[in-house]
Amino acid sequence: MKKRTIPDLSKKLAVPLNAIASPQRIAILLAIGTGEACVCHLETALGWRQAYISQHLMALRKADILQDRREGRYVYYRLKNASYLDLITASATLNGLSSEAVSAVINTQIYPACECPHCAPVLISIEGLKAV
Amino acid sequence: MKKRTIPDLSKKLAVPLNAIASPQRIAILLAIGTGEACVCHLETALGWRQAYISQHLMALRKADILQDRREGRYVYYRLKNASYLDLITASATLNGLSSEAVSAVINTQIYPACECPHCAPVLISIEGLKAV
DNA sequence: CCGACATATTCGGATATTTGAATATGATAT
DNA sequence: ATATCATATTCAAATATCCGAATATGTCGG
Repeated sequence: MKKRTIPDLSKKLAVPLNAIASPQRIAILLAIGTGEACVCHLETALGWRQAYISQHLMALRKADILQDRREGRYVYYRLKNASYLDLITASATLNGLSSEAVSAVINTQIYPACECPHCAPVLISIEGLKAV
Repeated sequence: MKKRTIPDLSKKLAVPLNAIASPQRIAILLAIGTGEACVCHLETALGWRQAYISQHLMALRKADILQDRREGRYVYYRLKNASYLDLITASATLNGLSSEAVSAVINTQIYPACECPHCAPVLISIEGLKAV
């Protein structure tokens, strides 16, 4: 095994932690959860401006935490490794919060106000039925 | 259970992560490990100036991650919760490093060059024997 | 090609963090 | 009381991060 000094190793270890350790980026990771989310879904879920969200998504992409997949006009984001959510849950526990408090928000939810392809398909098919 | 928005919860979750997410503070936590370390030990272990280490120790104390215990002239630091090390190990795994790479440095070691009460007592007793 | 929509990027000022230098505090021995 | 050693704190300059505004890119329908 390669010999490493503590400061040397720590520099590497800090990279993913640093990318995650911001309220905004944790919020994004939770909103994506174990599923997938497009930017417009995150806009609804978090209530932030699009450009602002994109900036943080860019940071998470650069840190190799998120992967993106384009589908038509939409870009869907997904965690490269679901264990990032465990890291966040562990942080919750260390903060005196229950892991349930995290899992309660962790999954991608459907927002009535959101018209993204994940939230809105039901409404669209009702429109389709009316047309028949 | 209290209802929480994701941004709201995330703000809390970021606090401990933020306190840890720096190469210097990770290094300190690893050097302390599951045991105890005085500042002079950390000076040897990490090769940094005393005042610099103290500054980071102060940050970790304020974040409620470390506790200190004075014994004469020495102040010994200890993790309030060993799970912080698990968090660091988890980050290593997510970074493609083996958890062994972390555990290899995680325990408080004895440094021949260190004269702190934890590293030097053996040398002192040899000196004592010579005197007899 | 054009317009509309989803998303990305760039830029810059405000704000926060980092880190070296100087200095302060607290404990022990003489 | 003073010197010395271990540690803590303060300050300020350099540097990095945050975040709003403006703008660019990429995709689709017409």
